[in-house]
Amino acid sequence: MDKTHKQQYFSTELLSWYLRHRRDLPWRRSKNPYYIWISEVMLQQTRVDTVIPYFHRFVERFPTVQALAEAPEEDVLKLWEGLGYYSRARNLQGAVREVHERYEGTVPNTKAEISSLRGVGPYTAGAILSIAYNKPEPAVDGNVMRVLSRYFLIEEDIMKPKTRILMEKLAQKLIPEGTAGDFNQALMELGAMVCKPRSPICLTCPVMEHCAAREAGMEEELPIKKKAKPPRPEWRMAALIAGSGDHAGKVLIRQRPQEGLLARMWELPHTEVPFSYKEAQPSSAEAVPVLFDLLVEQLAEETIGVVPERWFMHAEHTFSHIHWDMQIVLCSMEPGVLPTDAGMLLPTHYQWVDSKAMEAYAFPNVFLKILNQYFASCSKK
DNA sequence: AATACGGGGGG
DNA sequence: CCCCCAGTATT
Repeated sequence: MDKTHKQQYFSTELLSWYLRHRRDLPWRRSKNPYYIWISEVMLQQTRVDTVIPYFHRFVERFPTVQALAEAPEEDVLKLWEGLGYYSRARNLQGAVREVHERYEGTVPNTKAEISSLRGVGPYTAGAILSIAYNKPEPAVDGNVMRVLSRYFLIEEDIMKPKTRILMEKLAQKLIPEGTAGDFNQALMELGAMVCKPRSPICLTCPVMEHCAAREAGMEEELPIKKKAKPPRPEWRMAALIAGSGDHAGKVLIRQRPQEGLLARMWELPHTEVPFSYKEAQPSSAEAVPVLFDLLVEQLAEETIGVVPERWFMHAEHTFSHIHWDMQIVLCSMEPGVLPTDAGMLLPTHYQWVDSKAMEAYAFPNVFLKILNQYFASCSKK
């Protein structure tokens, strides 16, 4: 079987399979480029099942380019809460504002224009152009690289940028005339439903017959992928500062810096514990006044005077590149140092919130869990 | 080319 | 516990 025939067989059979087996996903019910765009950004590094509820809420709240362009950034971040990679949300809104102003609200349909938008890389550009506009552009993600590396037995490391370029050239050649949107989705659908990372279901695969990896018995070994570095550990000490007087029943939260990890999200005030405190990192921080002092000093630098009362809980959280091991300590405000009413002298990036008021602030999941547990423990008593 | 950037699901 | 996932921007 010659090369061209093998490619033609692949494209034809795969497309035919997709048209019979495609899942009914929310963003597949419309060709609105704006909705396709939102779904593709949400789907970056994120599973379909995770995205679905977020997608529904997002398009309901921001049904048009104009609606998203005119929304406050905090609202956008709040709807993205828990989805991760929050720069996606800020980049998306920034790019949508550009589309609103420069393109009169119409998502551009050329590769150059769409690729210039913030947060739109090679994959997302190809996905929008092919799915929304049916342009013959490749949309190569992890699924596509897995499928192609197996079917064509490609042993290049898919972590290398060079390999993605190679895959894009191949994927482009495979697109049958006039079917770019369906074909690209077919590739991803096969990767998600059949040609899975582990235990691919080859017996139901529409192109099993000519799959090179299958013929070589290598379907479980491909794609070749260099291992990622393990996340570096960090110890942290967080304060649950309970309000009194006017702020009774509330806790003090803090907004993170404009840039960097979890940018502009809200959190519990906390500080990193240097590894030199090695002996002082027990599962319970009860007997470690030196750690309390560290927290008190750190917050004092931000004009927040606190008195540690008692250990509350332990929390761990893993990002792609950092592992947080965090102790949470119940504190009260130090009387006389700061006014506890009217927010006087409270830095603007600090706020008092109760369970209800939290709805106006976006938190990363790790703090959401701690805060929910805290308010639950309060209401029980 | 390497690193920063979240979070959850599944074997 | 480890691996994986509908990636992009920065350095």
